[in-house]
Amino acid sequence: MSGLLTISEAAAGSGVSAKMIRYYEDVGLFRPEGRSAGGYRLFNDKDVHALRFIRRARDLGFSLDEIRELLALWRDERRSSAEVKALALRHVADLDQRIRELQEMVTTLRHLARHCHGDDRPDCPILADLAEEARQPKRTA
Amino acid sequence: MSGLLTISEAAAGSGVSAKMIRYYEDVGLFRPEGRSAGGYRLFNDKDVHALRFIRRARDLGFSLDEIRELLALWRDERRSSAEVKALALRHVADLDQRIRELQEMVTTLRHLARHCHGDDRPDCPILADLAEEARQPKRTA
DNA sequence: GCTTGACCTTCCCATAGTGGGAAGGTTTAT
DNA sequence: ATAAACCTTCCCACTATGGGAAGGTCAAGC
Repeated sequence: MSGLLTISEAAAGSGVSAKMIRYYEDVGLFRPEGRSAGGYRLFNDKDVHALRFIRRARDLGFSLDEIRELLALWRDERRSSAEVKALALRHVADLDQRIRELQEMVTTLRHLARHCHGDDRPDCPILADLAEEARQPKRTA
Repeated sequence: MSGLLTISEAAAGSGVSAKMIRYYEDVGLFRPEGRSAGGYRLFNDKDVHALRFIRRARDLGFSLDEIRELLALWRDERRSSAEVKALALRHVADLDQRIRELQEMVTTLRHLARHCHGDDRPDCPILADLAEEARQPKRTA
């Protein structure tokens, strides 16, 4: 026992499930220290650190592809902070876009719901909107 | 030709791809009018109308399960608008939750990026945050 | 009526990220 | 040595969508 951890210990120490640790290895995000004679994965502190990094990046909404880039930058002593910043801001732009789309849905739905009686009667502007016959596909002419 | 449409015509008329029309039928969202002698799906106006309904509901972010419920309510003459409204507001709450999560990510990332030089130097608070050693898992004690 | 090209069918694969579970091997403590 | 706890790989599922292959159908022209 030279300070090496099993997968469940690495999971507990990183907040990443054992299932996901194996998956991240599969897709090449990182490679654990080694294996025991019997084939068990063995993790050192650096591995757990990388897993926490991945976990945190996932929490911030980065995709695994983006995390691959972030890890490469992290490991590259000669990176420029400009690269990292650009990556982060690109991601922020994506998030903003997604937020705007969701907000538009919310706005529409709240508007429709506000005009719905919400009682025993069947008439409902929400269904009426969904079923609307005369929805022209954005007339450009 | 008694006003029945082929799948590509139904697709063009509803904004739903032929691929998705088949899938929606598979998962039981709707059932097209019938089939030709040779097995081609044939759609009537009601079918296309239902497809537009589904399309619109997807645009508003409803899952296919939710759409299944919406379609059932739509078809039920004795529905209560209260049910529809509740379904819609539940969905709005989900969207709001998702929006809040995304906004939190954006806030954190913007804050980190603001403090990143974004030049040739490698030092970067974004990576520093991701790599942070001392991230305690929300101390409850 | 036959050919041909456009269209349709079903079936499988892939995506992204996560989890469930089975069958079987390893480790460790008793 | 045995048993319990743990690990391995492999397959399946989810959501919603698209790509593509192999093969059958339809309609138009001749």
